Amino acid sequence: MEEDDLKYDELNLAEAKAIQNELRERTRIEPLQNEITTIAGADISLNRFSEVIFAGIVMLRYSDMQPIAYSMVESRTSFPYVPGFLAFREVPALVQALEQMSVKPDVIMVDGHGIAHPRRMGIAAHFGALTGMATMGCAKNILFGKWQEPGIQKGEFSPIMTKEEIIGYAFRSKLKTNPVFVSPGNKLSLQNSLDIMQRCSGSYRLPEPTRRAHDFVNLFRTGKLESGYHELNPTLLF
DNA sequence: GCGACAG
DNA sequence: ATCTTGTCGC
Repeated sequence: MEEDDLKYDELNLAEAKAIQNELRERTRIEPLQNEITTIAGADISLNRFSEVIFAGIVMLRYSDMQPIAYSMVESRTSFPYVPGFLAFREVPALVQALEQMSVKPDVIMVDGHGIAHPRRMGIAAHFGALTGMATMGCAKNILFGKWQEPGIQKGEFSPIMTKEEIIGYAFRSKLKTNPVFVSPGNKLSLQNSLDIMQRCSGSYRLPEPTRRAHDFVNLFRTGKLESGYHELNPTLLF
């Protein structure tokens, strides 16, 4: 009855790679269709050495970056962290978190890469292919591709390149701090990912959706937030 | 063959 | 990712 959940734990890397190649056919890197009203940050949190994973999606109002809802899920993973295969460890829980949201965000910003990946299938692309949502990735470290240090001013950026194409950008989200790495995942373009990153940059290195998701999911992991879908500040809703 | 390597 | 105090720099 309740056996529709993703199960990646038993896969070996060859099988995982085959799945990435299949899912890549479902991704679309193209200009966003609709206007953005809400954006969400997606992140996970774990206790050291534990297979229990806490996943969270926090939805914010795009106009002022105020959190308006969040979805928290507690699950398990045995798939290890392997660079290039992060999605197989974290995506199942994120899918659960998304499924229980009665209102879906227009765009989801995932903590990790989009197409800036050896097979163009970073966790944001994988999540987008699976759910059909518009997604983009924002990572704190590079995984794949060549890049040059962008200018020191906030908002400056430089491309992440493969031998022949741009797959994302190193973006200076804060003065005198290391850049973050952004790339589209699904249903939005390279330019869209750059514009959205710009709009989501506040006073911290991490963009608001990702930063909020990280904060919320840690509160959840430490027992200060309940699981499930919750809306907040109903009075401030647009 | 060697080094790099999201969270 | 997570465990943690102080500390260096702006």
